Amino acid sequence: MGESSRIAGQDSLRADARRNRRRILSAARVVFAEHGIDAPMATVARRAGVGVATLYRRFPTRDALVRAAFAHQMDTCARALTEALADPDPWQGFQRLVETVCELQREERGFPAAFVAAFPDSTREHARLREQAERDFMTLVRRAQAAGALRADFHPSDFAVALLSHCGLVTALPDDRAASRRLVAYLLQSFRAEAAHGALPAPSALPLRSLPLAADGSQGQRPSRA
Amino acid sequence: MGESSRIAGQDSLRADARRNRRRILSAARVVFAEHGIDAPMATVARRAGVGVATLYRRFPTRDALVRAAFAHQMDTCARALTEALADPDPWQGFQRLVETVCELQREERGFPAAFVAAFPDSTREHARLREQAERDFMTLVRRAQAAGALRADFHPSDFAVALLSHCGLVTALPDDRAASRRLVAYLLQSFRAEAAHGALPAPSALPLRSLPLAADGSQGQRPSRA
DNA sequence: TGGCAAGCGGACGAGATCGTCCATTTGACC
DNA sequence: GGTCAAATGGACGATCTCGTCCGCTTGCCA
Repeated sequence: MGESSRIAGQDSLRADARRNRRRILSAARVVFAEHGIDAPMATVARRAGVGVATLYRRFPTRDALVRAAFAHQMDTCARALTEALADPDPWQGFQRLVETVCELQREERGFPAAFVAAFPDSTREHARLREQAERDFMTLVRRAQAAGALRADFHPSDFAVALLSHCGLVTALPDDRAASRRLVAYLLQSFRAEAAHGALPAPSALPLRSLPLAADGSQGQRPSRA
Repeated sequence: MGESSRIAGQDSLRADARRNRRRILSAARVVFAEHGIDAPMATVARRAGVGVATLYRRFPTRDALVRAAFAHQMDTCARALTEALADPDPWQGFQRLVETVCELQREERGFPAAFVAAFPDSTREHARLREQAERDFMTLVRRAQAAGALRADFHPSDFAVALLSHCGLVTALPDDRAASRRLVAYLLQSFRAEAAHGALPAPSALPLRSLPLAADGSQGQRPSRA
């Protein structure tokens, strides 16, 4: 990504350290899925077969661990937006975008909690990516509306409303895939132009920035001994 | 309610104890709203101006406190169902029911967390009430469908899906009333018969029993020294 | 193969929360 | 006013989690 200023990526780690790092991430996904995102760090360490110190050295904060553990999922979300924009049928693209993100929330235990967790925008570069993602999404919405498929009174924040409410549902019912699919189907139907009957209440002012729709590339690494 | 077997309701408390009990409940609502349902018990006690021992004597577990603190809201939910059933227009009743419960979730901070919290069905009487509530709701659904207002493929579990997803939304965005109203509007539109376009995925098998739609009357009281 | 810096893990002190115990206070009733 | 059980509140020990410190180990490179 042309970001050569980052110091000491995981490539420069010693072989055993790199192995442990992968173990930790794998363990974190399992533990976070099982006990929630607030599970004790020591549990993750034990599961990974490493000491707590090793865990803390690699991921100084819980946030860093969570980000790194679900980085792949976050990237999938970001990629889904790019793919949606590339779809010649904008409604198809929109629909696939919603379905992809929701499927990820549904299938990847622990990811929903990470999805709603507030991560500070660490880098200016990342903030830029988020703004770009927001613009991309607005373009997608405008196209789908112009095509007469997405209802005219759909507001970009409705996307956040859909994802956050779905997130809440799968958090409450982690095993109920039918419920999740059902909600997604209802929401997508209600977003279609022909579903518009009467006026909706005013849209939310919620910015989309908080959603993980931009690849962030942060891996929880940090130079040793600042 | 013809339930004379319960021992020592709050009426038999000494005057100071009754006063403290009210203070605790009031403090609990404030603290739970502010810091979530997992706020330290000591915080509630301090806010109420009582010692922790007093709090624990009245409400031996956190669940008991939560139940009692939001008993009024739970009852409002239960009453909403009764009123919905009494409405001559079943769709109107259904719509009002959804809106009432969601408004409660939206406006009463801390209630959403209590809404999804799992409380054991302590009494057989209460289990009976829940089953009755479930039957009532199914009657409402059937009537609204027969009237041609509610879509034929609406499944009772979709009600739980709606409430739980809305609950998740207001938990994620406690201050964003517009988002909450927007979701409710979308969901209600998609439940209308004329919104049905194409088949929905299979409904969830989730029982409605877990939702607080039956008045439970439990007040967190218990006879001292079993 | 030997040196050494990177890496490791367990112990540990700090801080938070839980739920109980008990000496003291206070309201209700005579 | 006097009696006494109900009620009170703060102290306390137990438990849990955090994040760091430090002596030992090990992979890497010459």
